[in-house]
Amino acid sequence: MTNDRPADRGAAVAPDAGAAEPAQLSSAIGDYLKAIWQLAQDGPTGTGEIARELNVTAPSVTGMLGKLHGLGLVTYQPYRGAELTQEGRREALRLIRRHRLLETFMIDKLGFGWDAVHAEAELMEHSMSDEFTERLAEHLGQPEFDPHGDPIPRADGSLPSAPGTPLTELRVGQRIRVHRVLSQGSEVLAYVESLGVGPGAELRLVGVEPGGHLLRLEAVASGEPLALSRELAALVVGQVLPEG
Amino acid sequence: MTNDRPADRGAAVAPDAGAAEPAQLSSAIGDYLKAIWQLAQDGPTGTGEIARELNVTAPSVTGMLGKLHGLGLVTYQPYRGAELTQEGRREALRLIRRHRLLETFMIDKLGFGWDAVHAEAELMEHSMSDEFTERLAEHLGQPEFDPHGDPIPRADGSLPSAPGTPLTELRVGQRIRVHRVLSQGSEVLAYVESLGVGPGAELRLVGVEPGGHLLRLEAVASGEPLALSRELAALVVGQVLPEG
DNA sequence: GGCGATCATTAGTCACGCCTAAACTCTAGA
DNA sequence: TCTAGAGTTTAGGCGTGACTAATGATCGCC
Ligand SMILES: [Mn+2]
Ligand SMILES: [Mn+2]
Ligand SMILES: [Mn+2]
Ligand SMILES: [Mn+2]
Repeated sequence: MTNDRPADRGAAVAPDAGAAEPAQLSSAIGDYLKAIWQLAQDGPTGTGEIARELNVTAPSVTGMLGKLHGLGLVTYQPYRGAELTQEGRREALRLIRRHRLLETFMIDKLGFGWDAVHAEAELMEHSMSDEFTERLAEHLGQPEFDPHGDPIPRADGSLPSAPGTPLTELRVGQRIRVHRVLSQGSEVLAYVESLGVGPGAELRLVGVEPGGHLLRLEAVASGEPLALSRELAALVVGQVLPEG
Repeated sequence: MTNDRPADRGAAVAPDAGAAEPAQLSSAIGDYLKAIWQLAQDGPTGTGEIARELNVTAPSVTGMLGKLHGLGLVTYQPYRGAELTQEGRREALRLIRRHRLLETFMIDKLGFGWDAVHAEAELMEHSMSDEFTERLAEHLGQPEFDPHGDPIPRADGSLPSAPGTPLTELRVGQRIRVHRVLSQGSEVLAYVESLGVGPGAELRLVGVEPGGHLLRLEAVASGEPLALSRELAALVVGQVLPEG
């Protein structure tokens, strides 16, 4: 056994100093950074938004933002929201890399369902070392995209670009090959999968309900018709296929 | 993201009631149970012994034993030590299964060194679900022993029996095939490995230093001579090969 | 330009796991 | 039998990350 846990004592954070990172960031910190990363794509993110994303209360977020600011991972002005610093973004992407590699492993090697891997990866991402991560990436063949179609950040922090058009931008008659579904909720994923609209699917836009709230599509292969709300269709992204 | 952490509030432990297990046991609890499992093979384990094993102080152990007792995972009498209950043993073995499967995966599939996997498994074992564990076992071919030669508890809680004779019980001239090295410290493992005494090695006892504090052996294959202290030799276990 | 709704922050707690220092118990040896 | 020392428990605290209740800021709308 001989538990080799960090056992990090003390090292109190200097109230507002610009550095002094703790040896290892906690998993709570990591989850905040990831949440801010995906919420603050343009402009700072508000406290409440982060709270909603992480299922915590707003005061918890306020407290954590103060701490992250002290660690130099985030810029934060009270009542104005927070944004990742370079440092914070680096850490967020490190975790997202772990997360997506894990999901890839679980689906491709362990045979998990598409929609059943997120919660587990959310936990395990915090206990993987860099070495484990890179060896796993090697084992998987250095994938650039996970089975949801999401880009896997590279070890150097860069992000493979995922070319993509959401279903909502198709013109009637156009065909698309689905690459990616922009959701992590297993309910949404399982539903989309059950319609046959997961990554790899080829679809044709047959028509749009007057008002545009519903899209009518069909599977290219089988001709099966299916309908999708505009809201859900906006989450399904792919590559437009040449007309023919 | 949508962090699906337990978020377990409240549920204060009834001071001495015999049940009321929390939804999920913490990783600290798990590590205590594992430590007690391996220390209390016969008779109760003392506070200090557990403290040493886990690198915590004795008062921390006292506190945790009270809690474990309240959860019905351990029997505990102040000043007398603790022992696992049925329930506690079940949980310990569940974790040890995860731990050893992970180590097997890391060594066999990811190419980690024999001696470099323990610390990582010690952390990751706590974030694996049952489903992940069983799928991983399947992926690995339901192994019964890990690459250290340690038996992997089965999903039902039973333990494959590891037949074994320690080097210290060999008679001069006898040969043995090493199955197992009873240590988890990577220093010991790396040293033993460097001598060529890891699982799979075949050795012959050439002689014993007067007093018995040192064993002289040779590798059956190469004839290479090597020496081992009695203390270390006691940790190396194998199957005696028929005389020839 | 004032006002209220919405959003965010402060204030005060809590559970968990750990710590040090001090008091206590047990036991083995004189 | 008494007692010293090893081992254990109690007392008091800390850091982390959550919570609720109360207070404060911002902003859109009339
Ligand atoms: Mn995910
Ligand atoms: Mn996470
Ligand atoms: Mn191990
Ligand atoms: Mn552990």
